[in-house]
Amino acid sequence: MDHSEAYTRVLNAAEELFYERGVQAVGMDAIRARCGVSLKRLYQSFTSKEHLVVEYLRRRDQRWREALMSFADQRSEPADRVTAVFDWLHEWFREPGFRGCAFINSFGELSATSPAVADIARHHKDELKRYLTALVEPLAVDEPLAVAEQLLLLIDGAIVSASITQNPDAAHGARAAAESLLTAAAGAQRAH
Amino acid sequence: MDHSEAYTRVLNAAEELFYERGVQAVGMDAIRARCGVSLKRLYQSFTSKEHLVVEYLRRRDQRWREALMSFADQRSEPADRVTAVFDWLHEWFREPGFRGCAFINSFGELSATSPAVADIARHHKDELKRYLTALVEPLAVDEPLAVAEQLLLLIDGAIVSASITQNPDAAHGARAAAESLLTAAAGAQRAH
DNA sequence: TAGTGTAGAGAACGATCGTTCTCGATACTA
DNA sequence: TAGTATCGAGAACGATCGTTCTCTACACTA
Repeated sequence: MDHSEAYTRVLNAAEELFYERGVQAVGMDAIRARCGVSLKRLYQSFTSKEHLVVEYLRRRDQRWREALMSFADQRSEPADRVTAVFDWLHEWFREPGFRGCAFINSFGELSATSPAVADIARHHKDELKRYLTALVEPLAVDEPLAVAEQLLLLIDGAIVSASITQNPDAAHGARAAAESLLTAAAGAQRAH
Repeated sequence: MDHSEAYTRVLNAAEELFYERGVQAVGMDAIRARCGVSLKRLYQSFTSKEHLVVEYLRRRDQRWREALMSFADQRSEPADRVTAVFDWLHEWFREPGFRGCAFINSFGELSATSPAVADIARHHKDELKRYLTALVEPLAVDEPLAVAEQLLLLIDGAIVSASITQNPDAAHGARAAAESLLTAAAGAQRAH
């Protein structure tokens, strides 16, 4: 097992455990046990638990947004791409281990203690907003940024609702609301 | 200082600290130092930290919903009461110590470890949904429950967004989106 | 005033955590 | 084969946590 494989295995175990139980509820020894990498090697790859947490969130941010984008970008019709976001959410909510948004959860748990974690959560939501804006722009609505921000509210609300109520159907309500908002925004544009 | 005053002072200190820093980041000794009640008396009122956490969330649930309801119910026009919810959110977001929703935060931090905490978070969101449904019902929309659920998505999304971005204006976008949803829902009703 | 009970301050206890260190085994080099 | 470097297992360390206990001081009763 070379250095880079150890690195990946640690990060995989950390992601599973941190996401499932929360960061502070998981000790470094639990991560070592899950991935079979010794503590010595673990601390050669990650200088501290905080470092590992940061890398966990960074990689998850990348992967999460890429999965969403590659799903939505398959739709050829621009309007379909927005609703596809909520279809993707629904599939995510139905996954067995779904436990809400890693960034919302980590922010609530650690933002007061760790500015690095707070920054990553902000970055994640910012990038998501940027992507939504790009999705909305081709739709000829009046204020794409404002509409994208409203879509983001629906997305975060749906994630929170699905995780607390354990009901994936929050995605349906969010999708219906998004469609209402989009037709309202397109109507406002036409009225000019 | 009698028993009931000690109880209240402990609970006040616990709420301040838990909300500000998160539950696991606050030790019992920090609560004792903040409220000036000895550990012995503290453990006479609350048998364990978990007990204290549960009482903290219970009281906050009561107070939070009462504050919201007494604000919104002042409006005489039913349609105004819904938008008043978002005005109230905006005022809340602007308060100095605002750090998001105590229930979303606690759920993310503790739901995997403490079913009691998870239950309270669910109850809080359920009761809020019930209140929103009651607000929507007089508006002659087609499916009041579905609209209330969409409003709840906007509310939770706004709370998350305001806390992560540290920008209270998320309430404005949510309010605008809520108005769009309500007119769309009223329009659908009229179209029948 | 003597005796009883209660209170608070903080030490103590056992557990757990993040992190480092020790030690024995194993693999590679000359 | 002898010597060197590397590795994993897990003990060790210091800190912190939740919880309980000790001890002293003080208030109240007879």
